[in-house]
Amino acid sequence: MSDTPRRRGADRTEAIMRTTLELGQEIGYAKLSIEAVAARAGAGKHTIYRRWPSKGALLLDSLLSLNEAGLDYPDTGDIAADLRVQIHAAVDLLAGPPFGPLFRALIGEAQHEPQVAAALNERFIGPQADKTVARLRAARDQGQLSPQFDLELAMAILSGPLYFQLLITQEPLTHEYVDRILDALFTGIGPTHAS
Amino acid sequence: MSDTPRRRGADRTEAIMRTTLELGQEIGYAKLSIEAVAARAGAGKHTIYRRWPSKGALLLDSLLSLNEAGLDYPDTGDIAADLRVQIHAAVDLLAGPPFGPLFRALIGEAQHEPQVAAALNERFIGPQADKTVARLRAARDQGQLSPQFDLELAMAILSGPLYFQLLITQEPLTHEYVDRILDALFTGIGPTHAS
Amino acid sequence: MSDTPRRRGADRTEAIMRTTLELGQEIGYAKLSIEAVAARAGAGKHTIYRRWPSKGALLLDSLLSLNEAGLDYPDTGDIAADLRVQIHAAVDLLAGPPFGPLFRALIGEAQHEPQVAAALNERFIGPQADKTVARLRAARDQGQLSPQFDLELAMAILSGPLYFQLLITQEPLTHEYVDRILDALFTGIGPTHAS
Amino acid sequence: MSDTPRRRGADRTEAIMRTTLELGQEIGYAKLSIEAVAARAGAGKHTIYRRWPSKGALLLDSLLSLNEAGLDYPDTGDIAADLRVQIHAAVDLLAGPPFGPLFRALIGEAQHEPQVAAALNERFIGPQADKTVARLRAARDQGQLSPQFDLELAMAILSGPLYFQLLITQEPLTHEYVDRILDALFTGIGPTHAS
DNA sequence: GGCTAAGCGAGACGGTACGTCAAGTCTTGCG
DNA sequence: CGCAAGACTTGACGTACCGTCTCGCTTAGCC
Repeated sequence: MSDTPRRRGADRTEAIMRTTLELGQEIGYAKLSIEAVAARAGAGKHTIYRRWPSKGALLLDSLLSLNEAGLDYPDTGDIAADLRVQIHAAVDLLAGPPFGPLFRALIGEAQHEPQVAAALNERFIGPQADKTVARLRAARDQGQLSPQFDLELAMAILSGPLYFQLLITQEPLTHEYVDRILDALFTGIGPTHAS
Repeated sequence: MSDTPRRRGADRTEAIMRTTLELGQEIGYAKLSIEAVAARAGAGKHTIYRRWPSKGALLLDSLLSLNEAGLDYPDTGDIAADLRVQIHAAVDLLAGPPFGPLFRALIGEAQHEPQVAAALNERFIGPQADKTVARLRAARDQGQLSPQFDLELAMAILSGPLYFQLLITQEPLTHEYVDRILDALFTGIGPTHAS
Repeated sequence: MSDTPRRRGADRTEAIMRTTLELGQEIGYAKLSIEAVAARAGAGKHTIYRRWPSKGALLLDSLLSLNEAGLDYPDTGDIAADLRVQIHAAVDLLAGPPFGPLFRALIGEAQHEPQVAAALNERFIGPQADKTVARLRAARDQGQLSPQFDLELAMAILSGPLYFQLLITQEPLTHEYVDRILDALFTGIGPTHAS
Repeated sequence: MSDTPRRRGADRTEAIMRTTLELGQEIGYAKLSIEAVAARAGAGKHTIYRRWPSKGALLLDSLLSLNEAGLDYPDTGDIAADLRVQIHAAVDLLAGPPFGPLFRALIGEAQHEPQVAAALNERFIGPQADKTVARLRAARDQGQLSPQFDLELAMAILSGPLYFQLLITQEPLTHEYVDRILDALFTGIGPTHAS
């Protein structure tokens, strides 16, 4: 019933993550400081440090709070179409604002913070890989994929080119690009054996 | 007449880059400071700022000075074998010390410094891609590759999985892993058409 | 039935003051924090703030609890001897541990906390001055002191040199020093009139 | 020729001390922070820490810069009159703004910073004591003082009561008070021997 | 003897300042 | 005149306490 209630726990956590995303979008992750997040969120610095051990950890949580549901896989029975739909959705998330730029920054951070790298894999990459593998396994059992196809490599082969475009060449990551990659992968590099 | 003569120009440039690599290996790129490089190299900070606009630019130059020759492509006539050899060499460079850790850090830096990203593409990724495409084109003309194979995508498809392993999952990048990826790519994901 | 029963009122007050003295001795008053006292005493910070408005007030109470009886004046009929005895006792208290260092710190605190200064005068300096003046008045009435002797100044003249030694020069405050001061004061600075 | 020249060394030192005195007067020493001095002086914190190891050391230098000449002793041949004049001057300095409040704070600081105490004695108390003793010695040689008078105690006996009033009772330190003290000291406490 | 009100420990919270570090700019004086 | 040396302002770091606050638990005191 107070006019300016001193809120606790989850309230503060949420406000800090929201502010992190706001500031991150406005000034870019590189210039983002915990000091500035605290000031903008009306929080004490200690309140942030109590929750997150590093800027990377804060960003990771903030970012994942944007995608709590995760990316779900459709299963229409046509693996090629389903993969296309799912990867289109992934690309829309990864490449677009606000997720995209901050996600790239987070991967940058993961290069010198092993804990961020581990958490990123465990909480984002891993679950997505699991779903991908599960869907591909079903397709393989139905004969839509080559029986020899190595499911462990699926994530690297399917996602690698996207991350290459996102992180290295930094050219636009479009649906059309995804489609070309998928076509090439389904066909294979070598000449078709049957002729 | 001094015992440590005040050297100029290229001497200073080289000494600073060498020190950057040394310090980068010792304390990690994240903790690398221009201040520390200057102190260790016996150089004034101004001498560094006169040559490089940012830490990323300094690291890029320092790193590329390790691989001035670039990675050359063999051409034995067998594209599958040549690719394998070449990518093994690339992986040996990228994943091993001292290049690996600093290279990963550089890609991290490229996520928030567009100039570093541009220079990285222009001076390292691009040339490698050109060589790869040239070798693949020759192979395609000889019928060793599918005529439909999209050469523009070659670098993303071949390198993407490696960078995914290097940057995202951060698991060891071995020859055996490369071989499995290449096998899968040559075969293609879909079931073989001949049946 | 608890092994560490949650005690109330005076128990807590006493425990907090005892802890204050302990910690003050161990780490020095300057580094003493209410946070640390609370933690060591197993008390909540609020329990301390409920009783004392400031660190100075807490220290004052803690310190005076060491000397609840006060310093009593002997009256043997010989004022010079009685003064000597009494000031020796005062010096033993003021200069020795644990009282001395904390007492000095308290006077330091009194320089920027008027409430501490007032309380210090009211509860420690004042009563001692009253006793001193009363004893001196008796001596004056008995002709042992000059009739012109200004009793109001007695405390300043007798104690001033001691506090000077304690607070300013910070050299040892010994019985021998006190004796020399008393001798000089009884004699006076000027040349003796009788000659 | 620049409009806002970046000044060095002594300029910065002087500006910081001046700001320290200003801020100290405005908000009081207890609330004085190095952060605030730096901000007000337009100086970096490091520039302050480079020069002074602590707040006390900064205040000491700042304060002594107000009284670089020191308090000089007159010598008219009449020691009682000269002492009176000199102590009046000392009291005017010690008790009045801006010196007084900051000087009290400095003595407070000296209670838990031995280095401040040492510097205070060496640079302020000591020189004043030396002058006092020299003047008193001359007077003693001329027969104006008791030959037995212990010159080593002079400073404590003469100044002690003033510091007692300044630091402990914190009542006004007036010329009239000084005069009463001096009268009492010259006379001595005991009854006059001539009777 | 059960109920309520207060005291209490614990510690989260918004703040302020600490003392350190490095960034990037500048000045000085050597060679 | 390029350089090393390093002083300078700026800004962020991560830590320590401040004094206020909320949270449940315990304990007294009053019905």
